[in-house]
Amino acid sequence: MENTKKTTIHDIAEKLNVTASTVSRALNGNPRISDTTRKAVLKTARELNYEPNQIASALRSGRTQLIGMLVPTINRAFFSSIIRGVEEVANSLDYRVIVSQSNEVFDNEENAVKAFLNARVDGIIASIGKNTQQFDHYEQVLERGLPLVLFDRTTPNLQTSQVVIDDYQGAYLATSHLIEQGCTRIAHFTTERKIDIYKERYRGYVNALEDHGIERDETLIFSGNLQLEDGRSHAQDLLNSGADFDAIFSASDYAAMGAMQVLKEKGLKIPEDVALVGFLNEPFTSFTDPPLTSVNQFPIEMGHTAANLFFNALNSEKKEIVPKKTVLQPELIVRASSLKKKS
Amino acid sequence: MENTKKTTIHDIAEKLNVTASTVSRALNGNPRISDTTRKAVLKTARELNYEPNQIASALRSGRTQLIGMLVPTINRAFFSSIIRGVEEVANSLDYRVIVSQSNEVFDNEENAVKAFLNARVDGIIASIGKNTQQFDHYEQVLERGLPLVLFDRTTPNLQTSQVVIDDYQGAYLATSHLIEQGCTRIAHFTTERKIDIYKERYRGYVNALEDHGIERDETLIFSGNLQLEDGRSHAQDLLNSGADFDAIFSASDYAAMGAMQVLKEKGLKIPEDVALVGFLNEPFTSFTDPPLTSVNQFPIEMGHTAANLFFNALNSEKKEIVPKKTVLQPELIVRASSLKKKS
DNA sequence: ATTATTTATGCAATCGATTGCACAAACAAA
DNA sequence: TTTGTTTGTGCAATCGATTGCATAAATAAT
Repeated sequence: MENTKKTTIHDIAEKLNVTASTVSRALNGNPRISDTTRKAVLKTARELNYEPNQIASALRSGRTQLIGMLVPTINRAFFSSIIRGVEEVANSLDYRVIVSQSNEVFDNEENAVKAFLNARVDGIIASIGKNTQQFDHYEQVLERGLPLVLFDRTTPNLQTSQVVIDDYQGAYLATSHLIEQGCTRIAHFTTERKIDIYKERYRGYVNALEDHGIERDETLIFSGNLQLEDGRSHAQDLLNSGADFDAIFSASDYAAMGAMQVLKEKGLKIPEDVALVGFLNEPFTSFTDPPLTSVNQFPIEMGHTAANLFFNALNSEKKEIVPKKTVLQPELIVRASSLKKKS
Repeated sequence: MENTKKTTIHDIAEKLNVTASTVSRALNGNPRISDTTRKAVLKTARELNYEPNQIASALRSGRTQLIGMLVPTINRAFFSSIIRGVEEVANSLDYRVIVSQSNEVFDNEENAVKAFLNARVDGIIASIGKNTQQFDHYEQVLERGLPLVLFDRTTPNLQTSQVVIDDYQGAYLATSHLIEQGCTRIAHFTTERKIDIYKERYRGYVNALEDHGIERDETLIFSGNLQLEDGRSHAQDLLNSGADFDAIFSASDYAAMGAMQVLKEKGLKIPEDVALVGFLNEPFTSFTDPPLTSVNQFPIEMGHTAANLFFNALNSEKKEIVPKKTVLQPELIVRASSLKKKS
């Protein structure tokens, strides 16, 4: 402990001949403290370079001003932007954000939540792992009366606030846009995964077709992991099958990108021969050639919303935690990859 | 407090008719505790579902197991990957990472560091803001005897460990590669900013030219903010100037991308007419057409290294904190944008 | 058998701030 | 003047775990 001895409320108290209680109250704006005393305390605190020890405060008050934030992968634009959004709101309210990543591994997810609880966070904001089927660790959070907000990857199994974007609407917009551009044979890349968001995108695709009187063709629907390679192989399969198609709506930008590569390699023109739309508005979409039309999910705003829901829950009477589900509206970002009609 | 009452070491102690001290020691593997007692404690702890209260522990021991991590921008691939790297090491050692972003604003940086100190983090890993000229807030960290590790954006003004990549070497590799591809009139996009990393890249560029007997031409050097738009306008200027050039080495991928757009718009072929190399290996570089050659800085590994330096400092005798500077070697990722010679 | 040493545990203070309850002083009401 | 309120502080317990020092019991050394 060769650190310069930190000043505590006791030092301030001693100097002013009052007790630590008084100092504590003065610093916290308790109305029972006289103006004179309050000012003296604040002045002395400044003079002594006092900095509150949040750990001591946390132990006694039970509030750490920490939010545990769990994401599958920190270094993916979508998630890092959400973290950014949460951090912005949290910081402005003097809360700090602890981040952990699950890497889609259930054990990691469970451990992270436990670690958060041990660190005595005031609550958790999380996106559920792809393979998570069991939610005991989250139940524990709720049982302790802590706010829990789920974003993007949510589950109906937990009675808690969540924020998602309207994947159905995003897919509907994307598909409708392609139809408006004159496409009628629209392929779709999706995944088998049992995650709602992909089901919703699929539903939006199908409904848009139906609403425009276009029959769904199962041979145009491909299921995989939605990575670049999947997009490439789906495109290959499409071409090999000899199927008639004039557009692809991919539930992921990466798969769309894979398709773009293959199509270009085969000498096909985008969007003239095949129009392309992706999903997520990854940063790279504006840099492809042609730039890729995609669906923006406003991740930073999603982070803001998640944080707001969190603080709502935190400040509400514990008795009546009314789980609130917020659905954000996505936006179709139209770029050259889907613009057949030059307007 | 309707939360299920958490079990404490006192509950365990009571049940076993020992004291809390014994329980604490047993849980912490203190050798002065008998095997019998230790086992009984561990068993009871499990039965009662005991979870240590890290806040209480932190208050007493002075160790919070928290690392404060400060980055300019969370949602940029380079930084989020570094966060990821740090998080991986930290988590494996049972430490948690609190992230804050400065957005390159000095006040934010200062406040974040103060907030970290108030939260009593065990140390800080940070990248300095572009405009930061004053380092008092970091000095405070060192004065308190806390480990401070700087990464990427560092400063010689602080006596502390740092990890950077060899920007000089990266630029040297990039420029040499262009020369090997037969380029002799290589433009360079850089910035006026007083940050070492860009100076180093500039130096690498110049030295590579010299070493290959190519004279530097000031009319081929452009300075700006290295964003997409800067790249575009530099490229425009290059073309308008009528200067003779057959390659561009940009100190940033974004500016390189801007140049690629403009060059393609003007009907120039890449790499045949102009070869292009960027810097940072942004995720989008593999998706451009042609894919952009760039310099990989291994951000995740940089995160690992930063974390390792951090724990070294944390575990070393406070007396002898030997600041250590680690220089990582970058790698040139050769893609089509610079491959004139098809090998 | 006596003393010295080791082993295992307890005692009580401590980390620094918060907070319910008590209470003196000052002021208002009767 | 007496009683009732309000105002401003103090007292002391508390949050839960850690740790230096003391000590009883068990074992080893003489």
